[in-house]
Amino acid sequence: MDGHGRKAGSGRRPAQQVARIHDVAKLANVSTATVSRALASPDRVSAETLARVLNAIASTGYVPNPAARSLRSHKTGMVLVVLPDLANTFFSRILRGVEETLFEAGYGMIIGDLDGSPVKEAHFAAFASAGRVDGAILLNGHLFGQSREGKGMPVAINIPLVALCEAIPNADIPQIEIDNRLSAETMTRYLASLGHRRIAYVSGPAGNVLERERMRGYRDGLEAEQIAFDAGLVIGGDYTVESGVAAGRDLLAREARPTAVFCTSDEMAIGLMRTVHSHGLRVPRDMSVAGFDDIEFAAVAEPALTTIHQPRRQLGQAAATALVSLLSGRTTPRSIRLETSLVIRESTAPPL
Amino acid sequence: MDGHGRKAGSGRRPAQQVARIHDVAKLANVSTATVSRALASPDRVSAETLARVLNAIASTGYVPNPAARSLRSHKTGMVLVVLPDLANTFFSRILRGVEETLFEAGYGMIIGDLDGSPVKEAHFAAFASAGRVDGAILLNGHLFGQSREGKGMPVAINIPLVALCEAIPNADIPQIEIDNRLSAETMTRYLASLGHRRIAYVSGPAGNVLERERMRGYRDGLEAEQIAFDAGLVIGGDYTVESGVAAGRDLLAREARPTAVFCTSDEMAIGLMRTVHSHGLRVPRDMSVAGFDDIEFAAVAEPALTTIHQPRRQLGQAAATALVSLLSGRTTPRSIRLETSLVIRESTAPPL
DNA sequence: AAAGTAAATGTAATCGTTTACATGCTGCGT
DNA sequence: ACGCAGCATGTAAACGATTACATTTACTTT
Repeated sequence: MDGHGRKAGSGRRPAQQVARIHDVAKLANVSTATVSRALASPDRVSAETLARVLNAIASTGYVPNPAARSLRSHKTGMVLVVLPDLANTFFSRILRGVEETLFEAGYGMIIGDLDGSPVKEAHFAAFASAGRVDGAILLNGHLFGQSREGKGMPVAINIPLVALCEAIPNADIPQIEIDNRLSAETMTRYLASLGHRRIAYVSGPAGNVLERERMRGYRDGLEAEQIAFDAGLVIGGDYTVESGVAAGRDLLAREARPTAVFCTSDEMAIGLMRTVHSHGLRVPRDMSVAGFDDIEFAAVAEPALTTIHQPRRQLGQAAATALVSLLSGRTTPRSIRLETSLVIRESTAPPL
Repeated sequence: MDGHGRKAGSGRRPAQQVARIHDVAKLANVSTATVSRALASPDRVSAETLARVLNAIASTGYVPNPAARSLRSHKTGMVLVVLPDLANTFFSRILRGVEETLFEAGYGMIIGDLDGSPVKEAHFAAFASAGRVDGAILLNGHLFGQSREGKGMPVAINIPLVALCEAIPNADIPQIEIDNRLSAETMTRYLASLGHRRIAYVSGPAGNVLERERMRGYRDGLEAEQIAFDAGLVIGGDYTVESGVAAGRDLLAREARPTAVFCTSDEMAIGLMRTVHSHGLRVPRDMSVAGFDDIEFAAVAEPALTTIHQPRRQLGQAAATALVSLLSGRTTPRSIRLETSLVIRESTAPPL
């Protein structure tokens, strides 16, 4: 036996007891089942009873116990959002879109920051399959237990999943993303339309889905503009400012410099512009620079950065909406693509 | 009676059953109590039994049901982090520090983005008091139910709370923060030491705790350098880029311009520099500009921004550590202040 | 050798809901 | 009138763990 009674007399609990469904039932002169029904489906109880129950709830200050509810109903009202790097400014807007929509639908948001650690990944996979959340949104480009390249057996997770931003190949779950390929082609052709023929490309990490698509778009663009692809103009990067700085150094050390550089992230573009300036050259006079993402600081960079705008908040909202549909037993399209736009600012101009 | 049995025969459940503690107990030939103990306190069971239980757990793939555990033990393993704006880049690093530490301690992180909405605030207060989390970290500068100014009766929350970044006046909870006043004084005196006598100040939102402290520090600094305080050199801002732009316009329209501007956020400093440049002036030649926070883009701004560095990740870690202490029944200092540092970059120089 | 103590384990109550099934009641069709 | 559908409500069995207390066993201690 547990021993400690719940009545006030025991004096073991700190202060006032929280009301339980039983107290409400007693006060309203109904059974606990009726109280439960009054809350879950008000139209299943008579108007008169409903009023009595609601009154009793108000006067007791009753709040249902989430653990008990969850134990019985197998619902948690929680969603896990897995992302590779919480400190990356690119994600915060997206998260906000996610949070907004989840909030409206009555769900709470749990963040799983991967931080490149397989340990954390395994932890969140276990977390999700232990039933601590009703669904999950994956921003990391692969299923639990799989590598980025889709290698390995994915851990079987029994809850609805949605992929956001980075499509997950071969996964039969809704994918919310932009058309990376088309966007990259658009930017490439825009640079070509200014008159550039030597357009360098600063890539994302090798193997990344986004990178693969953007590279395709870059090549599509070159082809459309009848510019020969030159592997020497492709510089490795990883979307960080530092890799942009490094790419800039690489480029400036060459005898035949490109006249324009397409960086596949704004952070790299900003880093690269920094390097260009510190070598005494000017953007866009001596070199045009374009980015991708349209993060907050793209508009206030010096010069303001020409880039591809991603509707980050809407991406988050769309993913959350898709997941909520799934959780409500409705269906949702297998693939949703949101429109990007080319934002022309000051960092690009015709070559000299 | 509930009706649907759990045995495979019923055929109602999708696929494989999850193992329960009872299954493990049966397989290991012990009682459920022993299994529970083996997990919670391995030293309370004999080595031999422990091995048998662990074996049984491994072969059944047993994972404890969080809802049941939580119902019985009143613990959720979750922490709520309340913050005013998830999209604000200043918070992401802090969140990362929080997440790291919580993760190591075995806690999950739930984000409550306030978004300036009292509805959301009330929701998260209810959320916290409903017992869905074991504790909370407050980045929003006030208790649930209170206004920023400390007006109003705070909602009684029965779980440990920690205040991060924005101290909460009159709240008897651990506060993790920096010395805003001293930091602002340091910056002000640095600018004075370069020879500036007309040092403008771009403020945060009126009523904000941070703002109050920084303003004090600014005045302390002026006084220490024997510069008279001039209310005309104080310009209202709200920490956003836009308000920095506006402050810049205000300043440039004046006949007697300050030679240096201390912006109390990096974002405002970046906005202000933009305005200065677009008026054909140069930073720091025509005007020195300093910021506060040392966000990522401070270092890559053009020119690189002189600012006050806040150890954001450590702030997050410290807050999480304090909360975890509380949750473990240990104590923690009432107030923790982390060191900031003056980071001198390119945006400040002696006046002409 | 009896008594007492400590360690290991078991028994079963309990956490607070939801919900399948039972029950009682009203009103309708025949 | 009778049976039957359908509504409103009640009864009580789950959900799956934790844990107070009981029990058994082995080992000291005097």
